[in-house]
Amino acid sequence: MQENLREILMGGQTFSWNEEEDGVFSAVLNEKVYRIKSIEDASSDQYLRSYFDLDYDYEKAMREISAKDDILKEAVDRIGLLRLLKQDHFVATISFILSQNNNIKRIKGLYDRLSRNYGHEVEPGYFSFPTKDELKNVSAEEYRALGCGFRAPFLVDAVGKADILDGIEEMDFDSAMSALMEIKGIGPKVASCILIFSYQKREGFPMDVWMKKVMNTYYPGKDKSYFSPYEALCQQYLFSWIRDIS
DNA sequence: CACCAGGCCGTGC
DNA sequence: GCACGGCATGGT
Repeated sequence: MQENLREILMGGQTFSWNEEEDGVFSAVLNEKVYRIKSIEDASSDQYLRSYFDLDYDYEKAMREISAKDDILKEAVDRIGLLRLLKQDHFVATISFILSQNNNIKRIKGLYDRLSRNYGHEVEPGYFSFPTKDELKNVSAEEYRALGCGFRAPFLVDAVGKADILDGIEEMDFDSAMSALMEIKGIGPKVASCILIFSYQKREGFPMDVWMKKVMNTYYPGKDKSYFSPYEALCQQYLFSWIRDIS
């Protein structure tokens, strides 16, 4: 089964990747530039094996999701094979704080500007996303100057509280949600995204404006428990599907 | 001009 | 506990 690599990398779970010529996707991760055209290209690299969650059986999950109801079947048939990425905790946290009341294109723009201004150049023209140390003295005014808007003070707070991220892995889902929401600018939706796309906590079910539309229209009266044990993956399918058909 | 985007915060009740 | 307005910015 063929992965939908474009949807995985450009569909809103990560803002690290760019699509270049000839179907090549590139990103600066793990202190180097990765260039891939397929998941196959990632299978020989230790970092990318983890990043793409290659040891999880997504084909099996996909079959079971597809069998659950007609809407999910339609979504799976249309979108193809998705994966849930395992991103760096700090990168994911800042990324999804930037995501609130924002759109994917602009989030990517802010991500790139933060990288160019505060990250470091690992190849000519390719900058890493800044670490918490590289951001520790950056002020809200400086974030505003890059276009972060009202999220600027949230970024300052997140950098100051970044140690929280070290303890999340061992926590159960509800504790992890509460811990993340101690950071200003992180509410239930942003916390869910961080837990799914960085900590592999698959019971997350982020409710953004698109998913509210899906739930109201196609799953009235239901909540995330209906999708157990594939809450996060179902959500990702439905999110991609509703945006695709809209 | 309006309304929207992978929402959250502060306030009021 | 829930409802509501405000919020930076850029695109349509």
